[in-house]
Amino acid sequence: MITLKELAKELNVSVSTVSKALNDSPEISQQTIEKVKKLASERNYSPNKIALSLKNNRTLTIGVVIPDILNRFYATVLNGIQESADRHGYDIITFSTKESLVKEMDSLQILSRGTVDGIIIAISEETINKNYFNHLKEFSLKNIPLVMFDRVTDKINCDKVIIDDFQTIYDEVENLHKQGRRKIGFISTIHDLNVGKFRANGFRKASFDLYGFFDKNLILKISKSDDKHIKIKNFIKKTGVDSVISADIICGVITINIARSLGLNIPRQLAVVGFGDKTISDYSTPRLSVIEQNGNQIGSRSVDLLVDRMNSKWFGLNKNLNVFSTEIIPTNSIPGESKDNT
Amino acid sequence: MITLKELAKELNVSVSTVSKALNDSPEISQQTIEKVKKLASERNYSPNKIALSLKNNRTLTIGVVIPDILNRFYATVLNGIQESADRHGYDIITFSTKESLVKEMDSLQILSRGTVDGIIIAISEETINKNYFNHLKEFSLKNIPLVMFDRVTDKINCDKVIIDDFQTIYDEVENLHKQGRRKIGFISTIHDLNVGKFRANGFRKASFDLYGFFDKNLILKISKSDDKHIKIKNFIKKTGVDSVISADIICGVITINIARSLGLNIPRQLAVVGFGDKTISDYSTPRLSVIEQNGNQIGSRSVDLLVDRMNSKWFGLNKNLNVFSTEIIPTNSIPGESKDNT
DNA sequence: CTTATTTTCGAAAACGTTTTCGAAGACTTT
DNA sequence: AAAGTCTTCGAAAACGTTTTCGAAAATAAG
Repeated sequence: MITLKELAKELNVSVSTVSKALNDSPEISQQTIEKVKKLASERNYSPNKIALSLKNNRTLTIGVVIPDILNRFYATVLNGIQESADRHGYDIITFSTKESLVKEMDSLQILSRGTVDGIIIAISEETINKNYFNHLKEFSLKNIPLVMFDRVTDKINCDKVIIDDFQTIYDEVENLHKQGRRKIGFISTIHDLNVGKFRANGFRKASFDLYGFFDKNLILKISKSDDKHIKIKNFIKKTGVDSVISADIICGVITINIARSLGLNIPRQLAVVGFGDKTISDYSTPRLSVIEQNGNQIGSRSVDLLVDRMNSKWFGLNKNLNVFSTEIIPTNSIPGESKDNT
Repeated sequence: MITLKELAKELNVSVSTVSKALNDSPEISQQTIEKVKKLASERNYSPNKIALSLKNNRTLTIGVVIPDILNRFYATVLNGIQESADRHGYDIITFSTKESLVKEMDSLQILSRGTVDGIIIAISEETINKNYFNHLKEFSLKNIPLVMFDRVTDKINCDKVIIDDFQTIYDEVENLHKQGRRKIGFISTIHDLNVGKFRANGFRKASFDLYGFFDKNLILKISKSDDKHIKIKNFIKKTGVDSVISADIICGVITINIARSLGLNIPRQLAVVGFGDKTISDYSTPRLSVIEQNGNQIGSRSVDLLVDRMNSKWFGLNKNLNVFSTEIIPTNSIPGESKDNT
């Protein structure tokens, strides 16, 4: 790494002169400016980011903490974060907590050591289950801007970006009903999490509003240890559903495959809708119809909110720093071939 | 952020005393050490990482540049990198180039500004196609350790981590042959890339060695713009293959689905093997048999090599800095139900 | 009680920047 | 020619650490 000092020495001028010349300061004569710039570009000089960070108390870096980078939804959000951060001139440093509270605390501890200007986080499953948020509260105290997405909690006051899980499922039930479906099933794999509960509630409420009652047998809960194939097969056979909404996309695809091996015509005898990422729909024949979460947009908006917050912190803009917003990103219905398209 | 200076002021001692006390220096009396540590833990002090980086000329951060974070293989590698970096006490800062040369150059430019101690990279498709590597050569010059994985090139001298694409496919063809398959097809989606070519070559060579000739109709090339479903359907019907090796996993799953809709029994009438990530195999019924690339291990070994290299740079260990190693990570055969398990 | 040794701490430099302020030299203006 | 104004640059401080070295104070040895 070539430094200002080395350039200065070679040119027989002071470090400050070099710095000013490179920044086109009017204090420096045009002649020396050119001389300095010439050597700088020859030597491929670019300012040391660490030194700048220290000086400015700004790192131009965002910390990102997600539960699992192998989960396609979070990978998509991360992708959106990357793109938006890039546009705003920020780098990102990422942590994947593997759904562990301890890893989450460790990651935040590292991030609180001055390496980032702000943090975007979706909290881990364990964190939610243990209802422990002290490690997050410290950030509010330390005045480091924080944005939560997807997995959020009321216990922390900060900007949030979520989707309306309840309403989305509610709407989809209504939609299937309009298409003539009368026995709608719901497959849940993340019933421990808030988002899972919201989705299930949307399903319950919609069933109740449409039919006046709710048959709890129409909800299939699948745990991590379960054999999805077997449980889904039994579910279809036992309940005789004419349509299924899957709270995650994998089970949606599996449902299609199993239904077909049971000799059911899709979508005529069984309509299937999955919740998640559209690219996965390619994996099934016919292609799965999906409700897309728009992970990219969630990530991108999170960055926007964070940058806003950081800017008002640094440049003391208009904003009231104690008022936080919760942004709801709409879901998209991506037509496939596993349900009627209306 | 609480600093040494603030602690010092509050305790009426010098900054150096505080620093030494926190580091258990023998220069400081036990009494003051305790006093300092007490206040430090009360105030939740932890040293500013940026300041340390500047002082030590070490950031304890690794830069990672991958072609596409939405590609599950690279996400898996990234996951392995995360885990290993964590073990070694390094943070990571990630860039996703979207297969673009310009983005790759930008990313490396940022990373060359002193933010990282070393870099792990899989070069983009465009970079390979344009055969342009100057931006990478600069790193060798600047003496920043570099490790390439998966997408590598002879043009750059550095440590590399790859899988043996040629041999893996060769072995699989041989294996299918042993199981009695006589018309083995190959589906390629990334024929522009080296890895894709190696795989196709493995297929060709094996066919030739086994049958004495090679029927090029048995290779199906699919481009991004193609409709995979249609091309695969035609391929199966026209060639009458009794087994298929797919160079990527998506087409493997699709092949299963299509074959079944054509009334073929899997694996009796058609065996299918996919190259890629095992978790995807869940998406098909029967489950796809896969050759796994072990992305996690690739990532983890890349970090190991990089850390080695950095250590010998910093601490001047034994190593000859001009000798680079290329490590080959073995592939795993993950049994599914789409071919005979032997 | 003096001298030598140990214990305990602080001042200063360094990492690479930017910025403030002062100073020297070159011009203008009377 | 004296005084004032610009132009052009350098010294020093600051960001938060760690570390070297020197100094003072406390203890030990004579």
